[in-house]
Amino acid sequence: MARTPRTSAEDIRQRLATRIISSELSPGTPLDETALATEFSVSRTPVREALRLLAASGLVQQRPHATALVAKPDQATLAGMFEVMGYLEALCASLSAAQMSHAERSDLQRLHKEMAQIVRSGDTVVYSEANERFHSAIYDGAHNDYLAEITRSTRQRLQPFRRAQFNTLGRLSQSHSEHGDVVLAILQGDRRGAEEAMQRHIGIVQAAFADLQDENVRRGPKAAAAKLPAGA
Amino acid sequence: MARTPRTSAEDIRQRLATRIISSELSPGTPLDETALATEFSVSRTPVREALRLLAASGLVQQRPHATALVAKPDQATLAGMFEVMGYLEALCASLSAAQMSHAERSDLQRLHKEMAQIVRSGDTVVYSEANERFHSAIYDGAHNDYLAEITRSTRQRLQPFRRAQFNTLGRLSQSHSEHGDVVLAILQGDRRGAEEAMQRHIGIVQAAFADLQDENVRRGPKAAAAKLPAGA
DNA sequence: GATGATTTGTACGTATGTATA
DNA sequence: ATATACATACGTACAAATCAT
Repeated sequence: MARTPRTSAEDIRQRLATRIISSELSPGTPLDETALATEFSVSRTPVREALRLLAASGLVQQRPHATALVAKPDQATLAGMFEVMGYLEALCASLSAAQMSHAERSDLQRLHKEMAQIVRSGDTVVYSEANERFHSAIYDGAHNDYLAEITRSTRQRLQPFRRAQFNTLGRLSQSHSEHGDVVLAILQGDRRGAEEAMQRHIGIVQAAFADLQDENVRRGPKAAAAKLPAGA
Repeated sequence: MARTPRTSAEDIRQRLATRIISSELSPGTPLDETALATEFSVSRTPVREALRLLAASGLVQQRPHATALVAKPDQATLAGMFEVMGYLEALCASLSAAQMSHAERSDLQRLHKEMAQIVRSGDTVVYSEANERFHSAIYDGAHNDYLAEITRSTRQRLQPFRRAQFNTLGRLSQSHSEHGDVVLAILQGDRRGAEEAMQRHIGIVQAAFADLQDENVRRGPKAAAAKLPAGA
């Protein structure tokens, strides 16, 4: 499935990306080239190339002659990125409603039904994984590779800031219910409806995020990017 | 103004990007690391890093152990990118209508009036430059750095395929007239109006592009990405 | 503010893989 | 298909700049 990396630079890029996305490496963590090189048992050269790629995709921040850091966008930047993600996801949903093939529509419907089972089981980890596939199916359904690419990239960059996604059973079933609105509109070919349903679904994230910002203002900016709620 | 590059890798990246965007290097051109290194009087190392960055931003295509090429997206990919650019620009216009400051609105209005003069002069090069500033002002007016970044990036990647932008005086004054609709809506705070006016403006590009695709189907795919018309 | 220790930036050589005859 | 030529991937060494002290 996943194309095996043929260069160690690409291999390292993927491994570091995984660590950042999974928050094993938290925002602001310094990424020492020499240390990473010894850890991965390679020279600094492929590590440097991996860091360059990660910087280009926004997962790490780099300044000339300074140690690279895991990206730590400020609150305003994060808010803007969440807003854009809402628009992009809504656009994908709208285009999916118009352009999905029969097979894609039934696949989406089947996935949605499977997720109902998962909600009943209450397994948040499994739901999270299925949720990624659900959104990914809608990116692909828009039949526009570039749109899918930038939407995925945006989602990936925001991943470290959407950790405690489905911490409560209530949020789990609420998420599934919101998905239902999106699926229905897409199956009916209702572009506007799909767009609005997805925007509402993603909007939950933005709202939760906005709440947290207020909290931080009151409590001081210390625990800022620490444990963001959210849930798309 | 423009931050001076502090590393030769960054310097080379910018120089190569300029050449690609200006079509001095046409899509499909091989980028030999050794040749570039000798040309820029540096070792292959910074050249390699520059190429990696350009690959990440989509301006060049890279495969392991193979020579990098100036990016040459196929027709379907290009069509998708133009479509996304339309949505992004329209979104920027909509947000600008809602959020531009007084200063930004009057700056936009002033720029638009200056462009009327340029149209009368018929100088397509000067108009092209002003046009970039016009669109850039609307990206910034949305007050969302991430949105501005991905919109600019998309526009940049498409630049090599929008060469003969304002080749005719007619297109020049038509473009200015379309800008007028956008400006009016933004000044009035009419989000929907601004969005639609911008979508129409960008739509001209898509239409011209679609026409060319048909042409290529009839004439054979040879001269495909050769001399695209368009004009945003 | 100056200086030393540490880290990044660049050069160059070798190994490995690709592309063409 | 095999082999040869050639470009890229990686390792190592040194230069330059940053940051702590």
